[in-house]
Amino acid sequence: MTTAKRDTYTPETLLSVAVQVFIERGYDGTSMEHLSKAAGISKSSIYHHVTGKEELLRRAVSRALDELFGILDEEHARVGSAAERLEYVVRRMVEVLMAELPYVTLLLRVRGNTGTERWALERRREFDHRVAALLKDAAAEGDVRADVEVRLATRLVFGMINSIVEWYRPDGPDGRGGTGEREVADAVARLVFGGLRRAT
Amino acid sequence: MTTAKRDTYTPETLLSVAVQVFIERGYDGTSMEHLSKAAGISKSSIYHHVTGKEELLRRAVSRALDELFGILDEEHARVGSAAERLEYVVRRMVEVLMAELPYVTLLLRVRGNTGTERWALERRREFDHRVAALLKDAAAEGDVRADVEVRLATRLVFGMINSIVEWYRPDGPDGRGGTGEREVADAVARLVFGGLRRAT
DNA sequence: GTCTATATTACGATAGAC
DNA sequence: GTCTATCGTAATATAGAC
Repeated sequence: MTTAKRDTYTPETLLSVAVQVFIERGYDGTSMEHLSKAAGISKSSIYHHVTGKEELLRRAVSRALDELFGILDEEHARVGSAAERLEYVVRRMVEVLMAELPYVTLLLRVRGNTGTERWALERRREFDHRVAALLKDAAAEGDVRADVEVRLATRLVFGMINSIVEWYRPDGPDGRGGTGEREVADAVARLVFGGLRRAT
Repeated sequence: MTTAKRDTYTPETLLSVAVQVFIERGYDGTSMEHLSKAAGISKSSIYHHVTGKEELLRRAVSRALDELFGILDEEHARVGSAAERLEYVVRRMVEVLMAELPYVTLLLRVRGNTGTERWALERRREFDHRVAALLKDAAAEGDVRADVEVRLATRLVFGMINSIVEWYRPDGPDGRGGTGEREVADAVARLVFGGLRRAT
């Protein structure tokens, strides 16, 4: 059970509370009653800030998607060899995932019952395709093994990266940062590109 | 929308219909009304076979857990070097996941709102620890890279394997098998142990 | 084994006072 | 901006006929 937060709410601050509850109980498993208890205000007060449950979901997944697509616009994702750009994007995905953990978590759990959810799924697919294109180029340039299909490899790599939301929890309330952030990014990069086997 | 199935139901056959709907709409997003429509019988008829929604979930995740734990009892998972046993377990996990796709999918999406869900999460953790121990032994025997923490590596490898449920769909209704089954298992084994980088 | 009908509770959302 | 009270709907589950 998430506890209250006090002070007056804005759609933004309310969102951070709602997202936590969505993650704990699942979006469908969360009622407006749950949200009101967690926020410490009544149900009707929530409707003063947002039009309903779905708007909270839309705001959350939009934020995650904006951050992810932003990666592809960064300089290091646009210049250099495809393999270098791919490694940069993989590392940045891990960073964004950890920095925007609750929002990305919610994005990755969306199933498709409502219009907002279907829209989110479509944008996710678009992002996946952009990264798959990068991996395809890296394969064409000979920097990636040819015995695993590009589409399949992309899916598996995404699977590894995205699974971080299942267990990563940032450090306590000591301000910024978080212990394993760099460690996790390094581990993912090592496993994705070098695998488990001991370097020879 | 899943369609009906006809003929008289048993708890077992009803389960296969229910699990499909749970996967499409999410467990919390599925009502008894949804289930009755998909099964082609009334709500009350469902209660004749099972005590309620949660029993269907329990039966589904039990099946998945039994199959997964069964892997650890197989001979190849108990004899040989830790690295060999680990590779065998990884391959078998992929196979079980694809063979029992709907049940494992449901297991991996469980969140923890009900007693059944919390029980399933606990058993999953137990299985994870068993595999982590295998990886730890492989590291001790020097067959696995030492620059990524065992616990972290286990989580990431599980993430890659488990993510298969997000996209894998077996072949059409041409009886047994399914095209990519072997291909997927090979790809996972290659990426997990060798990584993306081109073999030198 | 399956149905229709219904009890009971919980849900999302609104009305209107302060 | 927040509240209490409440509307209409949809949820889980049961009763009892066939």
